Amino acid sequence: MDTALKGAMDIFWRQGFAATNLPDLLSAMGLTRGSFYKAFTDKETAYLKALDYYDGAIVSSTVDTLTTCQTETASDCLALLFAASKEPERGCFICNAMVEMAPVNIRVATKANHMSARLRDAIQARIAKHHPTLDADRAEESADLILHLYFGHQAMGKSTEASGQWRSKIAHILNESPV
Amino acid sequence: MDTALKGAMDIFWRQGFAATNLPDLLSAMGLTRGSFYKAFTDKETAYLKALDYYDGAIVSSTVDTLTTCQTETASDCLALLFAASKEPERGCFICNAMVEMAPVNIRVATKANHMSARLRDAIQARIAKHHPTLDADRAEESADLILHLYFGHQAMGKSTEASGQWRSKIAHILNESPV
DNA sequence: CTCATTAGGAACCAAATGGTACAAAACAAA
DNA sequence: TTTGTTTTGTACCATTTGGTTCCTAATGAG
Repeated sequence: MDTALKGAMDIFWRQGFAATNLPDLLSAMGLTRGSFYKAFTDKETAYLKALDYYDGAIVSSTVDTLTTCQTETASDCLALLFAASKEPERGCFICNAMVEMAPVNIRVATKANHMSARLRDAIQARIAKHHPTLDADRAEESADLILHLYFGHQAMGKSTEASGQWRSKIAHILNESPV
Repeated sequence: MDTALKGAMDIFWRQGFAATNLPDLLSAMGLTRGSFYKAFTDKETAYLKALDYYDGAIVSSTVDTLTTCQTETASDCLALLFAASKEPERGCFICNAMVEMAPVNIRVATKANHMSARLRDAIQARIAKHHPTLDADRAEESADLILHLYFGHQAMGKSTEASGQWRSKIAHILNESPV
């Protein structure tokens, strides 16, 4: 069941909802039609479950990294969000879902917003940790800015090779001294 | 022909490629199958032409605004990129195309990159105009940053109501004094 | 007007779509 | 082993898909 969900996440993440047909989905999940429809009702439900799986696996792991990483500055840590991915053309599932599905499926929008908020909170906490004198509003503003940058980065990374130098850019936004 | 292209742009912009079926597309373009296939070969070609139309209409108009607007600071002008749209759920066609199509269609990727570059150039030129002493590398870096923010903004705007205060955020990035 | 060319529209097509029905098989309880 | 229940695989279904054909209606040149 868990491996089936992981398979669903993988293929929806790569191909999106509309471009993934049932045969694709079934083989990615390792299920046949009978057991798929018994367990997941329909394609849309499987997509929503795949988003939940992404939340529990990928988002949680990212939040964990942002929370626990040992770096000298906030920007050193936050730059990890922009580190080269081994499969940049799949981008970020949250971003993909926001673009393709959120406008026409409120449940997708809700989940995407929830995951976005988790990322923003983790970013903000990391900023606050290194800048304890900064007031919360400013930290939240900066976190929101970096979150927007992150999604822009993920979107553009699907079309072109990613540009670098993110650490110093983030440092500048946070008024940290660039090395 | 022009109005047909505009119709194609509108529906692909709103719905994306895969989620737009032929009946949808034909009625948006005001054509029947016969004349559609005569003029556009197939759905993919129509999509590519719709991207070109977007380039000539929307991107050009945006570039024009960035080039000619009369503002005191660069951030005042660039904040226009983030102004509330009357249909935020359709986002930006470039961003939509990058996310949905670019990884699986190199011609879409090329067009998206070309339009992105036009926007980036216009942003950079606007920055340079207000900061003549800034060296070109720094101006390009800032322009790239703002372009990433723009796409992130467009992606997130499809899922949730846009957050405001962009002028001051851009001002901060450009080291312009926030009012 | 005549004729050639083009554009438009509707019927049609094979293939693919998401989803269901149902029988066989695996499993658990007794 | 027998029974009842759940899971799995497959054949099937109506509908929709993108695309083609072909006939008719305009259109324009002479």
